[in-house]
Amino acid sequence: MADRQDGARERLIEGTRELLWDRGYVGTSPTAIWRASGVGQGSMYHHFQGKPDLALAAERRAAQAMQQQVRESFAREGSAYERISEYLLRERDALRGCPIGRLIADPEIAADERLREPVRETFAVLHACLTSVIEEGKAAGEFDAGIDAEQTASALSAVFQGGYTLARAEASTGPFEQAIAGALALLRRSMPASH
Amino acid sequence: MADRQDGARERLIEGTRELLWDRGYVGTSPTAIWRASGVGQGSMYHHFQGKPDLALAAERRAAQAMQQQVRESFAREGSAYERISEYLLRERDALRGCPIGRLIADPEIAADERLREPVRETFAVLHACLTSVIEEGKAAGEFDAGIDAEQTASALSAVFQGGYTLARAEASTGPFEQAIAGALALLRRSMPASH
DNA sequence: GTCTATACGGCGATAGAC
DNA sequence: GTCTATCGCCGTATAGAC
Repeated sequence: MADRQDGARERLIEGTRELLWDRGYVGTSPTAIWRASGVGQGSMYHHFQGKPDLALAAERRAAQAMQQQVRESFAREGSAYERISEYLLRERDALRGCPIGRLIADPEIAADERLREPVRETFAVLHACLTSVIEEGKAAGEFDAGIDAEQTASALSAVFQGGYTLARAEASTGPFEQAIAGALALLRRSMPASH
Repeated sequence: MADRQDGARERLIEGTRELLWDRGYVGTSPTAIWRASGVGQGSMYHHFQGKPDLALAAERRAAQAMQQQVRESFAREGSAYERISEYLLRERDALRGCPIGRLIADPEIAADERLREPVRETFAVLHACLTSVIEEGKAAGEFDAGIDAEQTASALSAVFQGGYTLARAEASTGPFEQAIAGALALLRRSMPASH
């Protein structure tokens, strides 16, 4: 990857990432970006062509980060259930929302193939990791053979994203934690008593 | 409620509701509202004080509609599981997102007590309905006594909201349907064989 | 109630100097 | 590479006539 040769470019990506996370694409102005990044306007337009270009770079950065976290959690030691719960219970700022999931609420991101791609890819990675760990669990007799790995993976991903929504609506992390706990409790019911 | 005496006011509320649903609060301009509503600008500012006022009226309208749908589904005949699945499988435009859940992604709505309230209230109603139907199911022996009604209700609400996110990311309703199906499948595993 | 006119700041970008 | 100046348009109203 590109080394830290370029301070301004780097700071712009990080600044954009933070703003997109909190305010979304429509809510983020180029002016806010260079101010938040501590960079001059001219400098910003030297490094990036404009707002979509900035957003794409920031999205790719955020997508990389989340995909790495996902892979880390699922690469750990432990039973299938342990790895799943490790990921779901990982420390998070539930009130801030998901840095990736937040983006797709914006129509300008949803409608643009290029801007949507990092989001799509990240959820695909999460879904693939969940599916394969559930399959492993089934093969090991940890989960009932009757559960559908793909469907269950989708349900778990969704609980996760939806948890953020519920938490923000209550202005409390409680609903997020409760939703995760509920999902894990349901999942445990697909485990034979021996586990 | 107020009758259809006031065409302009009514059309403004509906227009705002549509725009908020698709574009969120930051993405919705007063100009877009009066244009979409087929109303003059002066007329709009006669009926409403400004953007927050318009948004609040539209949010309340949307909240009423969703709460009514929720209550309808859970008031039906049928077992607890049937009523839950009736609601979850109800016809929806998954790619458009939830008209209520969409709002809370916006920082200006999340940060404003008044604008957040209709969202909070609506999810509270959904959660209460789910919780009580699960309790009924437990009492009737339909669900295992071991499941926590509140947690499970949170998990189901979250699957729902998260399903929209996943669907938009893929630009397909598939992930939404798969997540719902996965959640219902897990729920069925908390039902004794007799049901 | 509805209309048109006006205002001021911010958005998103370009130009050209240094 | 970075800076300042400038641009045209839009967002979010307010004012006052009809």
